[in-house]
Amino acid sequence: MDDGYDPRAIERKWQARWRDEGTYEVDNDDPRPPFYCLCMYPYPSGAAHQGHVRNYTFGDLIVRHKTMAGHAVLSPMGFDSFGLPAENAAIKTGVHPRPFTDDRIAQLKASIERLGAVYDWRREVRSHDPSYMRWTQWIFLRLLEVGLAYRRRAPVNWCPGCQTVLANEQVLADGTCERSGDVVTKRDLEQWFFRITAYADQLLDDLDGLDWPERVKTMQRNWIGRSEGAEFDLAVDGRPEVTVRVFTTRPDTTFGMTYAVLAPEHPLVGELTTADQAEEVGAFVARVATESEVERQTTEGPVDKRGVFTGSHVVNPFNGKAVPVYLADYVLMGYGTGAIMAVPGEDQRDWDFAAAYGLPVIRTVAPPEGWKGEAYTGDGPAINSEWLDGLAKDEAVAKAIDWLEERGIGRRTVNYRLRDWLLSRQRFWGCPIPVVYCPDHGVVAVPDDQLPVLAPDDVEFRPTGESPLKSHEGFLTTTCPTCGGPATRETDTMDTFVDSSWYFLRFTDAANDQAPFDPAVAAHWLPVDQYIGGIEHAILHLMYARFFTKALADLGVAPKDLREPFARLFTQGMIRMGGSKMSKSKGNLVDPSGYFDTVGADALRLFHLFVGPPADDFDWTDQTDEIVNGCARYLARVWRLATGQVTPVEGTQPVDDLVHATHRLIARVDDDYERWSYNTAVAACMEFTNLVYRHVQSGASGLEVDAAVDSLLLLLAPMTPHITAELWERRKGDGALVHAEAWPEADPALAVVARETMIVQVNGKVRDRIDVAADVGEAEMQRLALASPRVEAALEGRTPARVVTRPPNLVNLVVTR
RNA sequence: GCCCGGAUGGCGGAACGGUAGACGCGGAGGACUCAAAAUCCUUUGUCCGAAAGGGCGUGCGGGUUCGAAUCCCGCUCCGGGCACCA
Repeated sequence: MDDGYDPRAIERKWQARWRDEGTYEVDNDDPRPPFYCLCMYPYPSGAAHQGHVRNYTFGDLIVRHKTMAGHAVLSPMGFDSFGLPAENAAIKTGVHPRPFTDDRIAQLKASIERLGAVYDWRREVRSHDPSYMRWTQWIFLRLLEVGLAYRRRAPVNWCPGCQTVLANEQVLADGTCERSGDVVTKRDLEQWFFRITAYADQLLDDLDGLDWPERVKTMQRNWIGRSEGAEFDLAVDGRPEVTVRVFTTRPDTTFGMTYAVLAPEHPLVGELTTADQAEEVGAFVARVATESEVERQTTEGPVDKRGVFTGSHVVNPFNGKAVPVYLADYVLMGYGTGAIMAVPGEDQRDWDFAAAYGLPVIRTVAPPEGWKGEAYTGDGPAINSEWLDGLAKDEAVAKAIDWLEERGIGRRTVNYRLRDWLLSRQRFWGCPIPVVYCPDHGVVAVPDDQLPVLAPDDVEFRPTGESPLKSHEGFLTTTCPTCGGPATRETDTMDTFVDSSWYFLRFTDAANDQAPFDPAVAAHWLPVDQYIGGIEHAILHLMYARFFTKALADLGVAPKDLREPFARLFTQGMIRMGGSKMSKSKGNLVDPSGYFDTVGADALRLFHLFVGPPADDFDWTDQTDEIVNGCARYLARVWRLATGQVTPVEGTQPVDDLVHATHRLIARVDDDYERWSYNTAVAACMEFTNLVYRHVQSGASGLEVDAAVDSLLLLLAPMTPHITAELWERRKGDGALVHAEAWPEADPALAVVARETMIVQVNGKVRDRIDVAADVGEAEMQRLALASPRVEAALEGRTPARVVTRPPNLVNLVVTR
């Protein structure tokens, strides 16, 4: 066949045209209604992999569809170009991270273009570009001014493999580094933090208004971990001037306190340890200090090794009774007050500890009849609690807190699991933190007009645990902006999540050199109407970006009423191979370029849309290539149909309602696009293609066929842009652009069907199928049903006791058995 | 341990409480061809049956309903998140 489908040629042609003509560039004053569609900007790890292909296929579909539907669609792309791999490569090969990164960006960009995904490249941002770094640093300084960035000495997570500290969010539940897998240890270091905890309540409450996957919202809620309760003081027995403050979510159970526990690191440990217990306590504290997080957090092993008696007692303010004070490693200094009252009757950990140390148990909530468990944490009437007796849990909690507040012993309080965001990194390939240290003036911000602070290129890359900047005299030594005296620069750089916490704002106004972006312009586009990315960012990136948006809005940098950056979020499923996520580090990537060279980008895109629900994970197997080939075969079929190369087949009957079928297809694809059901949208198009194909095989041609094929091409245009653009141009003449056409509209009057299949059931079992008019009445349906010989046989002479009729598809005859 | 998902042919997957298995892959048979590829046609859950037709079928056990893959209760297995958070 001379005029076959040649994906490589047409894909090259159209990609060049979209690029050269700036087809998807959009200006900020575009009068069409704005729509901001964004895929999470990638870390440039080289050429695109199938995860990128999947992500950008979904994004590009939306960009093209919304454009055809009449929107001005903002579709930007950039690169999250700071990060460890480039620096690790530098240590290994000596190549500076910048050319290494630029080279990988070029590769990734080229494969994104070969996919046919279109962006307004004028707005491209790169985290490591000085014009972007300048504003990242500027934003840091604004946060510093209002105290949302601060520096303190803190026990931090140290990864020996990465030779840097990590944020809590980067340490996995088993105590290992999410990147290197090394066991993370604790170190006491001066570090920079963002006060994300100041926004804990807002970050929690505003989740409710977001059109996000429920599981992502749940993950964030769990991460923030809000718990309400009370703090109060326990006076040390015999020394009323010394008090221990405890936090509890169950102040209603205080009458059941039989001991109290401090974290081993608690500042009062020395104060409370009596002489005769000093040796034992000292040994315990020393042992816990040398334990890694993993060892400490394990729930394995004997409980009786996990605590020690201090020798002191504290007084329960509710009943005046003294109880012993223990240290235990299961109480954490970093949560609440680092000290607890222990109520074994209503807390299983306390129960276990009490059992191991021979401490008494007093139940203060009556467990249900027949309760066989140990600690009972449920609701029930209070017992053994004097003036709380008989109250339900909520009432007792409220009354207990009131009691504490009235006496000035304690107060109602809220605790969060969320910690402040540790942002400093002892690495080179990141955005420098723009402060200097002056012997006289302490921490001094680098003035705005001296930004960006850039790292020098002539550094040595060595895995020393400190930034290479620390050993670069030229960078390190500077003068104090305040007094002009000698000073040293901060050599730590920022976590790369800082870069990605505001890039979506920069896209709206990427060339601005007076401000990170104009708030009015940002207000025009934001919040992002559709954000698309991987589930792996459910906590880290999405929480940080929300925090930045709120903080910047409060600072007046971002629009004041912009409380959330991403109105609608879609998290695509992972692509797995052999049971694990496809990734470069696992070495199980399937390179898309081979597909671009053979079946073409359109077929690969169609495959990703067709293979299953976008939110579900997908297993790449030996059979996967067959499905990709099937998609290529389908496109070749569309090609033949649209170029008049369908061979007539003797005896094929024409289809009689092509117009109706067309409108039904439009309605269906619309619905499927709306609910992210692309796999069924593709299936509907395939089904329709088969219908039109059969029609043409019968020898039919003419306006009806042309209209059907045109509609099909319009509906496929967002999914497979190259082939549809080429076919449209061939059918409509030079200059005709399918993606400039209006999105087709389904006419409800034409989407109806004339005939329907009525099913007849006897006792819910299908016994016959009868072709009926779509507007058939109930009486007629019942007449037809009873007239059916098959139904008659199934009734076996019985008369239906009841008839359920659902026009026009169902009659159910119910007979008693 | 707690909280979310999920389980449907040989495979990926469809199915507002109303025809289970759309669409595709793979398989079988056929047309075209010297032959192959490509293309086109037919067929394809399973069991009984020559056929007509019928039985059985959505992880397991119950329930609600005229009617359940779908809703409810109780399990099993798989995936994910959180996990000494007081």
